[in-house]
Amino acid sequence: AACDNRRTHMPRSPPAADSYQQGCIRMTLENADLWKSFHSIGTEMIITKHGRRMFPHCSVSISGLQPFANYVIMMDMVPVDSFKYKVNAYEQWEVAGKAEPQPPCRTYMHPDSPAPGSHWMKQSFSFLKMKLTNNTLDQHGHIILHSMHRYYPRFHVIQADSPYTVRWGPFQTFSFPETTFTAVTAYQNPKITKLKIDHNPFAKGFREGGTHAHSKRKSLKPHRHWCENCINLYNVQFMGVTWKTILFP
DNA sequence: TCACCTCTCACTTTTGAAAGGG
DNA sequence: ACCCTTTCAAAAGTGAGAGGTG
Repeated sequence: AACDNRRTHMPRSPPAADSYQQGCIRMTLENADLWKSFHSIGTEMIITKHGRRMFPHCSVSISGLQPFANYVIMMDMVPVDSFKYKVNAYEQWEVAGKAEPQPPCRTYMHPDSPAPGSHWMKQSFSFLKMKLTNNTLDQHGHIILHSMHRYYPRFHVIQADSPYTVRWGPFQTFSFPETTFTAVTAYQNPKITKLKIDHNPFAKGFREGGTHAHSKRKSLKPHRHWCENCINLYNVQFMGVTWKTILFP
């Protein structure tokens, strides 16, 4: 009962690869207190057509790797359950039916991958640049989710020299209960909005003043949605490899 | 009608190339 | 030539809310 959520540890070994089983790899969620603040209210993550970063973002530290072996570290999103949700008249979340069919599964590879164990263990690392989208036709390699559905991030540590050989590498998987969230296209709970504005520096422009003027609309600058970090991943998918199927049956 | 979703806004932070110094 | 620091403009990231959609 007194377990430490920051060190939730759910290792899995690949089938028939027990001989490759490594020592105790441990992953720790770095900004767990912030995550818990959100979790206690009911974390919501904005998803948009063009992709939105998470806030809080996932930042972890790791130990127990072999210093000179190379590792690829990846992240994906797992549905919490098979329901979709809505906010009722009392401003509470409730089940609103069965989940939509799962969108195409995407995996985000940490941009440092592959790197030796010593690199990963040197200091914590984040998945800041990963983006979430509700666009099932997304061409940028963002992680595709359904709005009003619940998910949690999952991290995979794979011993591999290249993104193209992760299929054969031993791997372990980690997740953290306090990182569960509901995907939304607009915040539903004002408390979540306030927490985000208080902690996310990019929201500062909306924090002070109230100078927000909708009357003077300028033409929108063209957005550049280019995620270099996803290129490797995208190429891998292009070559016919479905990460979900091969790595995590 | 209604519940979500999309677009656009103003402002802040981040990024990264160029310049400067040692 | 090389490395590090500083500068600074451009790019990117934010939540709100009007309007759109089915």
